[in-house]
Amino acid sequence: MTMDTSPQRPRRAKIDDVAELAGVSTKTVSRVLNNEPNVRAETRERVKAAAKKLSYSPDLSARSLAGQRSYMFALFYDTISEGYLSKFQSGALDRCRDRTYHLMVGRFDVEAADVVEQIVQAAERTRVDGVLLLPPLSDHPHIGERLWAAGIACVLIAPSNPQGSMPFIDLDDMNAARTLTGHFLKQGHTRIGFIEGHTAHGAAALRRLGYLAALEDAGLPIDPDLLVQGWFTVASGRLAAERLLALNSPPTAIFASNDEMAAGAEIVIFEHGLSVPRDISVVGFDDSLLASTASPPLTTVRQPIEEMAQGAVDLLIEVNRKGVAGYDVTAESRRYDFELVVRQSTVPGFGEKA
Amino acid sequence: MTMDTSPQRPRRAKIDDVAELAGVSTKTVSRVLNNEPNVRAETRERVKAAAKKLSYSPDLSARSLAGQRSYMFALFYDTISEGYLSKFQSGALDRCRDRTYHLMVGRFDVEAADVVEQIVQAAERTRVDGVLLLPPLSDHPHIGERLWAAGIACVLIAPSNPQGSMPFIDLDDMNAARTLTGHFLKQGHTRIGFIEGHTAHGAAALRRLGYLAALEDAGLPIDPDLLVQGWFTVASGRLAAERLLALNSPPTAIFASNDEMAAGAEIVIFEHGLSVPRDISVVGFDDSLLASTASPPLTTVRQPIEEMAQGAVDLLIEVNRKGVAGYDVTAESRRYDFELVVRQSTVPGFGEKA
DNA sequence: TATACGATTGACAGCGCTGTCATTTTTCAG
DNA sequence: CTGAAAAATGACAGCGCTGTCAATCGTATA
Repeated sequence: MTMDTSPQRPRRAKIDDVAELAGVSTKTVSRVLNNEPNVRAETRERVKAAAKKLSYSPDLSARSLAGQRSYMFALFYDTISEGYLSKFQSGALDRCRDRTYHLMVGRFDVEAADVVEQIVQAAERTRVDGVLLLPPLSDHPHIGERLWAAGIACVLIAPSNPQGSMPFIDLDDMNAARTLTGHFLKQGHTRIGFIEGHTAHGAAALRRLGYLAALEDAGLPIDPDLLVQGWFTVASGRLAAERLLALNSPPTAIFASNDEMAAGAEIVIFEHGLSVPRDISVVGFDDSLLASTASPPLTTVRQPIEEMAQGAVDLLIEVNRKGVAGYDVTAESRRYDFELVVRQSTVPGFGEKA
Repeated sequence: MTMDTSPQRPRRAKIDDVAELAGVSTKTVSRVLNNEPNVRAETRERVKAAAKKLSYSPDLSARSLAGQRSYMFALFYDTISEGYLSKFQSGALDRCRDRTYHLMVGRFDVEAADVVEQIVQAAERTRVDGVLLLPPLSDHPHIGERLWAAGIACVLIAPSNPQGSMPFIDLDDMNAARTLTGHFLKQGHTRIGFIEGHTAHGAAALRRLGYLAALEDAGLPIDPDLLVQGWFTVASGRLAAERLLALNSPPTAIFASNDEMAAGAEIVIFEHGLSVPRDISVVGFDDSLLASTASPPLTTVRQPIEEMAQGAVDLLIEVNRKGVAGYDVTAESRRYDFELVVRQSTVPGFGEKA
């Protein structure tokens, strides 16, 4: 006489169930699930069918406890723009899904004395297979090192000064700035104001270099009065624009190091009774949401953030595939191309009129 | 004679190491770490000291495999504004850190035929202790149910129509809209235009109700011409504003159901040679980044998104503490207060001048 | 047909913790 | 001071997988 236990939730399928249904050992099921070689094609199919029938999906905790892989990556960040984070995260999740990985997130204070320990510990206790470090964490001199030293793969995203010793993903900020400046030059502008970004931000310096390089390419002199400091905020953009407009010979075009500052500049120009782009052209940088909603919409440069995130995840997967020990860093890093987005804040053919 | 193995990474401390150093069994260490009762104070201290000395932190995979808790929550979403996601995530992470929980994220297509299965499976295989469902996932009729049925706690964030049967966290959208409209009324406005939000968004309907209720409170008639459809985008806000300005008797104030549409309205008003707030006052909703960068900065309503996220995490922790089976839903749900943010797009005392 | 060798498969241990339950120690009434 | 109950602690199994290594199968070669 059998005891029938009270009705309860249908138990989630385990590897043993699949093994039994397929008539093989759990180890063979494991082989199939992990795409290991040396399984007869017929057996492989049988196991796959059984797994599907039971809608089996391996338990991540058990996997990571028993094996080398956790199928989980971590995305760590500190303060970063909402748009950048959400786009990057979205791109990373897309690729993770494709490769059946999962993603955990964490926010850490770069300034904390023990950031490194906090991060390494978080990565170790969760057994993540790799870590994505967003700026400004990617600029920290030790986080990446310590992670690799602990045997955890890690990619620096847009580090200010990429070290050859660690894989990274970034954008060619300098060339983008050079192109944007070139856009002005082609339209005949010769007095181009430049609003610098936050001094602690590596990309800000690169954008400045691109601006200077473009002027040099064109054989134009550099007027120090045309470079004013900003801090990546709308307010700082307004202040900087005020200073540029107050010059004896104000610029006919303004290059702001990001969209926020560009939007601030547009407002100030309007307040001075001038018009963008008729009187003064403006460009931003980043192609944030603000760029398309500003009035007029900003000509800017788009970073392929989602693609960069996907590339970063691919890179982590690749490193894990080869084994965290024997990676060839130099071959892994990648620099992405930007895209010039022309909108109504710059007037095409301005120069031709002259 | 001892063999010295080649130099290698210092091994991460395990519970056995702590037990040995403290001179107790691993089970006692476990008790201390999990704040279980029945450990002598002196023993507790000894264990804590040992753990600290070895900078021990328990392995999450092992924990979740062996015990009931994984110390990991999941934040699942689909399309949602960048600001909402990043603020919510940030708030959730803050609380998770305080309570030594971790957070994984996932993005799912609400429209997919098998969303429910995808989500349940993702939650089961990662053994998360609870799931936070952001809109529009929180509006799906089955996701929450299935999660609870599978024994996984879950909180709906800002669901369009909260079910009594499931814990949720939301904002009193209707009252917020009523307050915002009241702000206009107090300034003496009597013709107030309303730009509606996306019809599929539950909050849009609530905001409309709040607007209508405020007019009724004031004994004002409702003019159907003053209500125009929008879709939560800047472009739709522009279109709606055009229609309002084209009326024989245009409104002296415009209530847009979100900041994007309000910003669009401001641009249109400016293009018509009118001034905000001198000629027409405007309010938005959400207090997004755009609200403070629009020109002029928008009077709007702020949602305490971070706090709501913290509340949601607390709720999950609470449910887990009591056991997922015996929760009292009605006691858990919580409605948060909004905050009126007055900026330069509305003119205080407008009415008094009359 | 017999032998060797690679391809395929399975037995079994164990990853680092916690749940269960037995055992020891302490406490306190009588 | 004794016994019983409560408090404190530990022994041990096992969570669901994968790594190791031994066993078995298939087949090409002599």
